[in-house]
Amino acid sequence: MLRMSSLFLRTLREDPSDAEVPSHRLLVRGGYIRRAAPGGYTWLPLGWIVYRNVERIVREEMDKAGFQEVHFPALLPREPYEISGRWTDYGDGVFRLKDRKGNDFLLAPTHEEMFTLLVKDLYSSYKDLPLHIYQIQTKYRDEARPRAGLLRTREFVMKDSYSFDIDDEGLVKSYEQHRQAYIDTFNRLGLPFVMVSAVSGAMGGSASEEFLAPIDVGEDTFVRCTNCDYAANTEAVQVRPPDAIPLDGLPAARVEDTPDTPTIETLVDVVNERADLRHPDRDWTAADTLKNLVVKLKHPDGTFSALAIGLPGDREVDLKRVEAQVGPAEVVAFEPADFAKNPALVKGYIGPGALGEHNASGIRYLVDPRVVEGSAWITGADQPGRHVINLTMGRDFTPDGVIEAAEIHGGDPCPRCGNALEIAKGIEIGHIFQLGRRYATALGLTVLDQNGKTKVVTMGSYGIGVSRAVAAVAETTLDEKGLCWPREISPADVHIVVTGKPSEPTGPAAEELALALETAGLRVLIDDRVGTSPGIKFNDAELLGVPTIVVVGKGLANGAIEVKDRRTGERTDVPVADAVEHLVQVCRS
RNA sequence: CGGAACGUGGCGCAGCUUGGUAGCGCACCUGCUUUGGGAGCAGGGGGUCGGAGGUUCAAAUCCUCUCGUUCCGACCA
Repeated sequence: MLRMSSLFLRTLREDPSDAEVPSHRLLVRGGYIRRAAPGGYTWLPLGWIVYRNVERIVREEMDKAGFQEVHFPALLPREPYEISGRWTDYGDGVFRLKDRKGNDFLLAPTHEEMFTLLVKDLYSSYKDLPLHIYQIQTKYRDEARPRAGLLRTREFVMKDSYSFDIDDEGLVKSYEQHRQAYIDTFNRLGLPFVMVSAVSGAMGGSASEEFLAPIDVGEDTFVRCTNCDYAANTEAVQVRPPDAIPLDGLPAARVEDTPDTPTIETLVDVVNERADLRHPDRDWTAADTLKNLVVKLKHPDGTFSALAIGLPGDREVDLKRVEAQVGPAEVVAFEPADFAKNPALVKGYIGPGALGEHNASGIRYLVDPRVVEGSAWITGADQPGRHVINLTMGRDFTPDGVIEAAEIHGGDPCPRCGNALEIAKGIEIGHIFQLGRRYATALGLTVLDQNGKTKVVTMGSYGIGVSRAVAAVAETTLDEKGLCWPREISPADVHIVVTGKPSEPTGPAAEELALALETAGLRVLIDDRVGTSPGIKFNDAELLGVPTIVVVGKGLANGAIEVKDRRTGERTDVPVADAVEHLVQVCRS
């Protein structure tokens, strides 16, 4: 039994000044967590109970799916990560340290390498596959900016699992199994979620999906179709290209003087105003222009390369989308000094004429998928003060490839069905990947198949942020009064509030009730503080968020207690004699 | 990593402009009263003013650096 009189917690009347998002504010105010380090939190007794409940649910669902739990160290040597290339690829994101002999170690940001090596260590036959193993482990990432309490920390707990299969069909099946296990887990946690197509980032691999809890404080932006069930992280949206246009009979490209057109808007105004430049049938819009910009890619080994991106002028570049495709390279600004080194680039008037690996600049040129063969554009003529009109893709220029770089707008057509997309924010609570053979190849994980031939194992990796899930559950359930836990996660089933003077019989009656409830198998938190005013107790009960609040007070004179539902606020007077039975029913339903 | 703001008992804040005994509310301790929506009175304990260096007779206050926090951007399973 938890007793407020002796519980190690102190609720705060005011919000801590460093807490912005609601879950962070309320978890601190309710005495669930305390900040201990930049991006590190201490769990207090109530918080630890909640955390363990979440962890238990995750573990039970993994076990139910037939996955086996193992446990690795978090402190690992450099070598496996060196072999996989991630010692470098992870860059500043990983905590590195040296032992007394000067050997490199890291605090694991994730464990693909170690799982791969462990399986290599023990297994060598196709008969041993498929295999699913997982762990619930502390991970370390040196985040540039930890924020939002438990939502982004530098030390956090993740449930990570890995599947090992002999072939691609097996991988797909393993992936589906995990997908279903995740659906079950998040449903049981009471977390609303959206499954979105994602990109793999530093993990490598092909297919991947994220589980996002849709809330505004989330850091991930995703789109979903207002008509069909398409949903994707904005980074992963693949724009459906329009049909190619036959080149025959399209107007010829012509270079024109267009002074004083530093922006897309001024350019569009000029071509619409001048009779000789007007479109025969309609006004030109920004979408008719082709905007070209050059960025530098910083590769993990420290080298740079230039990349030119062409996209319709009504779109901005979404750097996250670019980086999702060029990773692990980072995108950095193309500086004046870089322009100086490449005279083919005329700042403000860069056009496809100079771009591309086989043209004057020699810079790799990738374009938006909307730039299809036969599409005609107003774009830079690679000369100061001049643009070219009707420059036609496939006839006048040929880019080196396609890139999804343009930002996605609400209302854009769904790639699947063409209806409008809407944009929303979410917290990433899970991510599943079909990794494929990247790690197995790098680390030499092979088995013999039916024919005695060596085959590289194919892998999947799957993660749930356990400590983050605590915040996500808090975030999706709280209200203006405080936290509001789902019963299975709550630190208790019932929160008994005792009111009245110490001389009144409410105290002993509440104690008796608490004991009876525990005997009946319920988890009880009793506010047995003496001399604390009722208002404080009521407010604390609402702040702490136990789903059922029982008040033993005034009503006792009439032989009744009050049962309050934390979420709905609904109150019921229940005769003391029926209290246990009633509450057991409430808590078991 | 760029831009901005802020670091003063456990929490929320004032004091800094104009250098001179470190203050308020909540929380905490003692006593009395009070007990259904953040009680009252009286008394009390607790802070090297984030850290380091500098200027000065004297620094919470002025200067420099540094660490941390928050917001915006960048980054990020």
